[in-house]
Amino acid sequence: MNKKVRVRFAPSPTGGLHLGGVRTVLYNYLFAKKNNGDFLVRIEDTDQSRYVQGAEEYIFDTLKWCGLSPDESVQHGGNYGPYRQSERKDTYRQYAEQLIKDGYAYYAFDTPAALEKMRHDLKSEQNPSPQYDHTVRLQMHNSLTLSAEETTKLLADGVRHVIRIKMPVGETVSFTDMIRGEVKFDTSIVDDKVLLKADGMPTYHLAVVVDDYAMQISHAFRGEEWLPSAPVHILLWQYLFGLSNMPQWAHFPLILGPSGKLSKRDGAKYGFPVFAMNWTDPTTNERVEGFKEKGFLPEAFINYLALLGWNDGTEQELFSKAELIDKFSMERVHSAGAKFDFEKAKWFNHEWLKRCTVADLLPKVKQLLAENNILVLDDTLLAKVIALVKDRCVLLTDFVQQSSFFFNAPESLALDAIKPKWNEEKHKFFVDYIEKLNLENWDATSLEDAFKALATEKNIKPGELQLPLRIMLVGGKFGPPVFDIVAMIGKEDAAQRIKKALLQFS
RNA sequence: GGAGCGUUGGUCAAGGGGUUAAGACACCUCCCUUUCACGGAGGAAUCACGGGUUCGAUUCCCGUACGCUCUACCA
Repeated sequence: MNKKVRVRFAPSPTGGLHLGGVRTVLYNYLFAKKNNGDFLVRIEDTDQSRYVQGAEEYIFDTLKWCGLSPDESVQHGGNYGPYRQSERKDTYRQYAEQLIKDGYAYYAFDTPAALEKMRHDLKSEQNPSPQYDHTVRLQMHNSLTLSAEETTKLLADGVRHVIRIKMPVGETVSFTDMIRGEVKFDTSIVDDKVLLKADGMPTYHLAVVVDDYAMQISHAFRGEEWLPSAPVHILLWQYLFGLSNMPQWAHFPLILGPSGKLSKRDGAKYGFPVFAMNWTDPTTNERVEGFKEKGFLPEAFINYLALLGWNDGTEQELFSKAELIDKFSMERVHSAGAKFDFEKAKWFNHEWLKRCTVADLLPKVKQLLAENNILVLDDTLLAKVIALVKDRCVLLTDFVQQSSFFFNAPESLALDAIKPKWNEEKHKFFVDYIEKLNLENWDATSLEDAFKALATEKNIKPGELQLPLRIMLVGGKFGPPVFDIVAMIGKEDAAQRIKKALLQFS
């Protein structure tokens, strides 16, 4: 039985893709590629009430940005469609009926009110959330307690009903998780999960199993939050398709926020993104910032996410996608959750920015500047600026602050930093310095020499003049060495900025 | 409440019966830099607790504590 490796990612179109989701995709993708297998994406849209317009497209956009596009999906085609669960609706019912026929499931006609009553009546301190399980199913309104005739009649009358799995009592279900080893459950403690809803749609439990079978999935990977419902899925495999056809499982650890599980809210709360890309919920208009827009390189984003729960056992931290594919192994994925650290994420971005050549960066920075209303006409100049400024940028967006003043004079100057120590001598110095700008050799060193010579002549420490010069040219206390800036922006521009600044002192 | 999963510095983590318990981020100090960074050199800081097993446990076993997830006609 040498099945081809086929793994799937199954997002539900209910919102943006957050960190945990992207990492799940990433590990699925890496595993598939490592084993020359297929990576497919299917959409879990069986809960139409929660379907959000645009979410599906957003998911594919995110995958594309991350460089994790699937081999098969609604967007990419493939031979295992449909790739939307809602389009397979009829199949699920057949399997559910089959389970009933075989004695593994039953019809349940309980109204929502009846369910609520049951939960209310049974609720106690010892049992805060009563389940629909073997202890109560014989008191409920279902095909186990009704006669065959009654059941048939209700069905014929079109009474709303669901199909529930009949969990066996006192059996042990176990399976081998690729990350956690053998995991066991006592079937008595798991409830009779709904498999087919009253609207005819399957729940996730039925759908994963049927879909994974239909799509010939060889390895089923998902987040740790699914572990408790794994016994339902194992049993379904056993009843429907046989354990020998069941994929291998792995449950990934959770990604935690600063306090507990990472949630959508944490982004706004702690000032870092939790989604890969900007996401605006069309129903609430709530906007969540993405790593992309924050200025992350996809390579860095992927790299950090991969390391959050996995490493190759060496000291290496920087991995390209190709290296990740090469080195990845499911056995080295941790079983414990990891806390997301934005500072470390930024460090990865910085490292990847350093790995970029000026040519790599040029189009990105050019576009970024354009978005900030800075038009760059001269690519050669921009290339020089990028080379000069590159090391001090951690995020792509840092290039805006670090390089905009090369193209446009600063709009406001941080004068507070120099005003207290300002005096008439310094003012005169700069008036004269403008004249000294007529140099034969227009380069940073000559500029600096001329500057220092004049300072000495006027008996002022050059150090006390450099910060004012910087602020006149740049607007604030940042940027590359000040004479590099003068050299770059040219005589006219430099003179003009100094004059303009001098005006603000009088 | 129950079930499952987990627990090496503040964070990510390597290691796996005998080690000075790697490395990275963050933090602190110094150097470089008369801006802010980058970079360089150092520093502080860790095996949750209690029992076993053993000549020896951070490592293996059992408990306890704590954390997380699930406990929906959501995925």
